[in-house]
Amino acid sequence: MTVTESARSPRRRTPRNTLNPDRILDAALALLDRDGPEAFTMRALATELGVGTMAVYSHFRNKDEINDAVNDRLLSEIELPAPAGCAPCDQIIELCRSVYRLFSEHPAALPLLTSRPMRGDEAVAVIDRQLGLLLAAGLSPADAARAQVVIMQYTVGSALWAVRRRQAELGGCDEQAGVRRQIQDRLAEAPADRYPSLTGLVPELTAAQDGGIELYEQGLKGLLRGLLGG
Amino acid sequence: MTVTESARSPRRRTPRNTLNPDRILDAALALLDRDGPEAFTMRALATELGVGTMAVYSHFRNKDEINDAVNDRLLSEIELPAPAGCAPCDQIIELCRSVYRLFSEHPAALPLLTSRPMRGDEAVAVIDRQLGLLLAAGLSPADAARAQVVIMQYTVGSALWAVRRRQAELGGCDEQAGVRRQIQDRLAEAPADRYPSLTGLVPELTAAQDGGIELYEQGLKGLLRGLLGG
DNA sequence: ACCTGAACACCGTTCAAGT
DNA sequence: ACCTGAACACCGTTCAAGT
Repeated sequence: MTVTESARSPRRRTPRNTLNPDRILDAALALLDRDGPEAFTMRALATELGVGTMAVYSHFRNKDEINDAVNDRLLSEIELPAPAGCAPCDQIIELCRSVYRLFSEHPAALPLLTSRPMRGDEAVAVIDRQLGLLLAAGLSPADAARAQVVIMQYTVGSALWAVRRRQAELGGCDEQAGVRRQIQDRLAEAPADRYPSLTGLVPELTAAQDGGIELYEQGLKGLLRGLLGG
Repeated sequence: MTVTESARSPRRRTPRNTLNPDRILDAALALLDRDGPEAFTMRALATELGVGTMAVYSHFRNKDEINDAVNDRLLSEIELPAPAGCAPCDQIIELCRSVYRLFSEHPAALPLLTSRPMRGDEAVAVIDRQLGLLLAAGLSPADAARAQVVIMQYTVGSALWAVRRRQAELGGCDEQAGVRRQIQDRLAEAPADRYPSLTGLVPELTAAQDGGIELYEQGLKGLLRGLLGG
């Protein structure tokens, strides 16, 4: 029997006992989604697994490697649209909505977004699909590449915004819970002479800041109109 | 010229000795820009100031308060365009370029972006100006508010992307320096049958990912075309 | 081979004490 | 009032040792 060498990774096969990479990733994801990114600690992860703190290091080199693996697993949950369906532009929107939803619903994805750029095969698969759809929509290779990057930048920014808002809403233990209302008050009390345009637009602005995925889609459509229709 | 009372803050005036909030903020900004966000430590900040670790706590309640103050100071460096100049759309682009440049050049701004939403008067001033320009461009109040949020989301996402890329480029101490080349290799070695669209577009894609402020401006113009021209 | 406990070098912050 | 040093409760990770 040929022994498949694990590619320059120190972890070996057959973790015969209680622990294995999949179980660790499950626990990591559960911990992240339940208690938030700042509670994702090697010690907390080990406790979640009912194991000593250092047991995890037998399967992953360090915390960054776990982050990358969680990243890859999350990306793999994105359902790629069927290659041939409706118009390319609609497929792009649907795919981007999936990416936005993933990032926005899983606070776990936030730190990995913030840290290293796309790693893992699943991220590459998403990029490939986006590029294919942009080419199908009639863009030149260079324009398609630029559009793909711009779209991802907008998607990341929007999802980051949404997550940040949701985190600000709760989390206030010593502060009162209504941080959003607090911001609204801050805007409302802004002097009219210093901020002439803002005054009176506070309701519209707070509504827009809570736009969520609907605002994302509206902005995306505008972006696509500008990038494709040009 | 009116005496502004320090609002419910425990710090008093006339810190007669060596330390004061301005000096602390100078040191914090220098530390952040020189050594990066992860090196911004209360202990390192005190060392930079040539002072005991706890001295800073006489002027700021905690690290978050320093972060907010740094945020505010950075935002204040944005030069607001003259109220009446060229066309509103061009003024928007110029203002947004300033914001992008600030975020992209100061890695210090990154953590505050990632953490809490806009705090401080300077951020409000930027928002007010953007809203005014969008209204001047002919948008309804609700549309202007939505457009402002979308534009900021795109700006934050793009700047985050740029900073992240630059951080990935250096930082590799044990790894080799060319992480960008490494990613390029990852993309190039992607099998053509799994990623049909990506194959052959690697040069275009890496060029787009290094697009920087020029790509940002191009995407912004597309976005504005879609939002205004619609 | 997989897992453990102790230990190291950090971090933000509290607290009692100096001046 | 401003600043200090020791201490506390964390963190990621190394290391020698168990099985």
